[in-house]
Parts: sequence; structure tokens; C-alpha cells
Amino acid sequence: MTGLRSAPEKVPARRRSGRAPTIHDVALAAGVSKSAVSLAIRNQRGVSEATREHILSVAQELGYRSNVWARSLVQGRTGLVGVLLQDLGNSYHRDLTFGVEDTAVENDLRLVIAHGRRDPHRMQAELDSLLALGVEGVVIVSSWVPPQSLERIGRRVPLVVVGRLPERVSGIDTVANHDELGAKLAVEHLVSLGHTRIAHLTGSSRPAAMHRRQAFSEIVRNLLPGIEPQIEGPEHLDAAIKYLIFQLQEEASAPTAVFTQNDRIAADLVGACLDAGLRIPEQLSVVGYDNSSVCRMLRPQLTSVDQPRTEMGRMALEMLLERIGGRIEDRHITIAPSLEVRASTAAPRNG
Amino acid sequence: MTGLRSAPEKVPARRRSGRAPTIHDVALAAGVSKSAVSLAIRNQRGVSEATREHILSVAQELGYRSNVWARSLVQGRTGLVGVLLQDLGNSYHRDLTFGVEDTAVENDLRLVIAHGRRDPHRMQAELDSLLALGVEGVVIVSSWVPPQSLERIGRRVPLVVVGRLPERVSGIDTVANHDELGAKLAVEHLVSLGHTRIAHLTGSSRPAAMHRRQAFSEIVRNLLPGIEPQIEGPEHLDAAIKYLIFQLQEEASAPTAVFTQNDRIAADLVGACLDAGLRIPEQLSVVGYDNSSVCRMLRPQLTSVDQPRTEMGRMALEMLLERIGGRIEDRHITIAPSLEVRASTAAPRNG
DNA sequence: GTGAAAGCGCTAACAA
DNA sequence: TTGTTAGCGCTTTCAC
Repeated sequence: MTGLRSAPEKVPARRRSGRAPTIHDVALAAGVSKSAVSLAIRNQRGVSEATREHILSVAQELGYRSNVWARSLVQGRTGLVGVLLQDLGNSYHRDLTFGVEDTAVENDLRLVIAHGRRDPHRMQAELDSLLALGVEGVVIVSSWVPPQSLERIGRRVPLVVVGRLPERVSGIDTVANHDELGAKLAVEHLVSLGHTRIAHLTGSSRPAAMHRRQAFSEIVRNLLPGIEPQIEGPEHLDAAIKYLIFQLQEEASAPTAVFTQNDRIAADLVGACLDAGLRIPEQLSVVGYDNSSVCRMLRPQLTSVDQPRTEMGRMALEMLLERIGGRIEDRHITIAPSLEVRASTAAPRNG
Repeated sequence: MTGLRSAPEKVPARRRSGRAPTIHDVALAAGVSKSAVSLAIRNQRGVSEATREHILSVAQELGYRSNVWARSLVQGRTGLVGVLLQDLGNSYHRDLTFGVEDTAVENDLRLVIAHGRRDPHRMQAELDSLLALGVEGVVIVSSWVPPQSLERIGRRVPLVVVGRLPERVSGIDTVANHDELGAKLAVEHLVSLGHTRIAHLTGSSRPAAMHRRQAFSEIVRNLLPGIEPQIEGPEHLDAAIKYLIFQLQEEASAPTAVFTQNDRIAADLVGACLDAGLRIPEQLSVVGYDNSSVCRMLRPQLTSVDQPRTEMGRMALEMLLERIGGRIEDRHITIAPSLEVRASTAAPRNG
């Protein structure tokens, strides 16, 4: 305009108004070079303290924010890690995420949460989406992603699965609950109370459920020789619950305790029992799995197997970091659960 | 190596092995120019059908994935929208997110979920983090972000808050539940059953809670002239519950029904009552708020005010799109809840 | 219909 | 200590 600045004005006019200020704008305003600004904002040495302060104050004034995309484009890394959750509204996933988040923050990584909505297709889509975002690794809190997908994606980016996969997948790490131990804890607790007729109620034939179920059978056979373990489900869960209630009402040989695959199923069972006029734990002891927040909301409060969720999330991200750091061999960790005893279990009436 | 390709080899050697294939690699392999590849993969016209197919198959073969960062760097937009959740493990947030997700997908936007962990500081940090990622807008599912932060950030990027803010903030949109109507539905239901001594149990003095509380008082005064509305809380919630139970056990003038600020508090109350040997709904009717998943797990199942959560999420993202599309004036939407009647409410014993 | 060249905002290697 | 230069991978004119 004034003609005073004779140097070719390379900055398009529109930039100064509409767009966010760039490193270039800051350099111009501060009267230094782009690289000086770059060094200053990243707190790197190479600029004098005075210059840095000046640059920073100018940047502040202009409302400058560095463009992460441009930076990661040139650096070849994004500083992003993803966590793919099977289901948002659920305290198991929440607590796990806590552990992942904490560890991510401690390691200067930004966490991007994706939501699979309990839908294998969406899960796959979200996983692709995370990759497209350029995450440097993903923690998958779900065992629903098919092994071949895991293997394929695991070749591109480090992957840690929290959960029990149907099979080992080479190239990826896993953190899993020790389902066998969980079943053992539950059954031992019930046996120690004097129960002998114990049933298992399950709603799934996925690996984790199967492990609990098999461990249940085994421990029952060990601890209660001569008694055949009773299993209900996984099909027709509603019918299974109805049948259990029928047994309790009509048959002297009905189970006196039920160990369920998870808390949700336990809650359904407890609700149905109460609706049928059965008293818990007097007429039936119930043990859940997951120690979710509903355990303390129900009456009686639910005895449940507890997984150290936050700790599992933390371990998952640590394993991911190891992978990003170059570990080659696979790691598979199994975490021991514990039993949280509450009011839904007691000695059997005629024990 | 062979010296046959005499043109200066500009691609560094390391790229071809370690790094992900780029548009350049695809162009080289397909024997076309970079721009041809760019057009082909974006399905733009400008390349012949044959060329496109060829390029696509080569890209597929190489396992090419376009680099979102590079693309958005040049296009000046990221196609990202953020949703900041106050709390992950919670069906209210889950269902809201469903609505947001669906609408985002329909509009070709990628959703990035951030988690505030019920901590205002983290909430603020996550919001900054989302901005740094370059989101084009954010849906904040929380009313905990301070107005001045909202205003500041709202100047950089469109913002929609789902929840009831302590004050209007210029430049941002809101989607809120019609708390007054919710309270009205609850009280009218109880009055229609014959209740006259109705208490309100609240655990917060935040705007949404206050609106419910005030609306409660008003509707009680309208419908039951001469009766002073009884309010317990928001301080010392545990003590308030104990006091209510004391009243029920000792005083003839005890309330026969309680309307609570949310389901969690209702669950606490119901649990405490059952622990004290009180029967629900015979001795006390209880109405919750949020119609969360626990309502159907409790016994008796909980009558609760239901917010159309998925719909609210959808509206929030639609409003965000309007803003991104250029709307200037603020919009504030209030959504009508409905009442889900279940077994925790009944006519009072001596009604 | 296709290719060459410029440049998005930034960093990193180098030169001054 | 500072400024210059050359890209990161991609899109987008603009010639051909």
C-alpha cells in the first residue's frame, strides 16, 4: 500500500484476516526468522533468552497456535495413540481408559478415543479411521475384532488387545484377565460357605466366557467330587433364568448358588428371582463377574469377581510403548482378579 | 544402481522400505503423474476410467493410504469434529454420543472423542487438545466448562454445549433438557397417584439441578396448595437420605414419595430404604431422572424421567454443522423429556 | 486427459 | 546465535 516495504509481499492478503496466524506471521511481527520462532515455541536451544521471550509474547498476542498437522507431517510422527472401546457407557471400559489415559499423558502422548458401538463393522471402521489419523499405536479394548484384521493392521502399527482373543495373533500383544482364576475364586468362596449344588449361568461362547465356564467345571469336579457341574446358557439366556427359578421353586435338588458370567447377567438373575418372590441370598447365592458399579446399587449388593481395570489399562499402554520403542517379540499378560464379597452370597439355608 | 534411469533419483532410499507408500510411489509404480493419482483416489473427474482403475489397483497393491495430515494441510480443513464427554462410563453419555456419531458419519465428518473425567481441569486440557488437533467444531457434553473458557474457545471454533450452563455465553449454542417440564411430569404423576407429601432429593446446586428443584417447588405449590414443598440436599446427601428414612420410620407426616435429581441418587435412596426394611413403593414411591440403564436393574424397577438422548446428540451435531456452515446468531434448544413409569411408584398406603 | 510446478505450515540441516 | 533452504505428502492451478 504505502510502497515502503519494497520486498515482494508473498503472504496472500486473505491469510492475515481469515486464517489462523502461522509461524510466518509471528516471525514477521517479531522481526525474526521462521526458524527462530520454531525454536522458541518448542523451547529448544538456539535462540537467546531475550529473543525467545519476545517471540513468545508476540505469539501470545497474535493468538498463535502451532499447527500439529504440519509439524507431524515433517517430523513423520503424530504423537497420537488410539484407544478403541467396544462400548462407551460401561464402567469396565471407563476404568480401563483411566489407566490408558494416565499412562499416555505421562509419556507425552495424546489419546484419541474411538467407539466401536458393540458392532464389529463399526469397530473395524473406527480402527481404519484411527490409522488414517496417523496414530502410532492402538489399544483395542475388545476381543471382537477378527484375528485376520488384527494381523493385517498389526503389521502397520503396534496393537495391544485388552481381552481374550479366540486365538493368538502373531505380531500383537494382549492383556487378559485370568478367567480361570476368577472362576476358581468364585467357586471356592461358595464351597467354603457350604454350597455343593452350584450352577454356572453364561450368555456367551466367546473365549473369555468359555474359559470361565471350563474353569468352573474343573474346580467343581475337584472340590465336589461326584457332583456334576450344572451349566445354563449360553443360548436362550432368558429361558435359562426361568428354568433356574422353576428349579428353585419346585425341585429339592435345585442349585443353592449361581456363578454368572458377568454382572449384567447376575443382575438379570437377581431381578427375576426377586420378581418370583425368591429371597437372595437366603434361597440363592449369586456371584457376578466384573465388579461393575451396579454391584453396589443392587439389593442385596452383589458379590463379584473384580479385575484391576485401571491397572490393566496402564499395562496395555506400557506394552504399546515398548512396541513403539522397538520390541519385536509378542507379549501376552494375564492379570489375576480378586473376589469382592458382598451380600448376595451366604451359607445355604439347609447347609 | 543400473544407471538406466538417468533422471536424478529424488526419492530417498529409506522411504521405499520403512515408510508408508506415498502418492509419489503409486505414481511411479503406475507410470502416471502424482496429480493423476490424487484425482483417481479422490474419485474426481479428470482421469480416464481406465487410468483410474489402473491407479486404484496399483494403490491397493502397494497398500497405499492417503495421509490425512498432508491433505488437510493443503485443504485447510481436517474433516474432524470433537465430542468432549464429561464421563465415559455412563449410559447418558453413551446414548448422546450415538446421536452425535450417526450425524457425523452421515455428513462425512470424523468424530474424535475426548474424555473430561469429571475434572474441570482435564476438561479444559482436552478441549485445548481437540483444538490443537484441528477439529472444525466441538460438542461439549457437560456444563462444567467455565463460561469464559467457552467464550474464548468459541471464538476460534464452533461450539455446542449439551447441558444447562450457569449463564448464556454469546457465540455458542446449547441443547438442554427441559428440566422444569421433567419436574412437572414427575410431580404430576405422583399427585395423580394420590400423593400429597412429596419431597425432592437433590445432590447438586448446578443449574440443571436448580431448575428441577425450583420447578418442583412451583408445581407442588400449584397442585397442592397449602403444602410446603420439602427439599433435601444438596449438601450432606447421605445425611439427607438418613433423615428421610428416619421420618418414614418415626413420623406420621413423613413424605410418601420422593422425586430425585437423578437415577444415581434414586438408587442410593432405594438401597438405603431397603436396607432399613422399608418397602418400595408401598411405603415410599421414588421417581428418578435420566432413565438410565440401572432403572431396569433395580427392584422395584425405577420410574424415571427420560431425556431423548440420542436425539439430543443428533441435534447438537446438526447445530454444529449449521455454525460451521456460517450461521452467526446463537441458538438455544430445549428438549422435552417424558416420564417412564415403572414399579417404584404407586398410590400411597393410606391415600 | 495429463503432467509440471507451486505451496499448505512446519522442521531440520546447513550456511552465514 | 541467526537466517536460508529444502522438503514432509498432498492438492490445485495452469499449461500442454
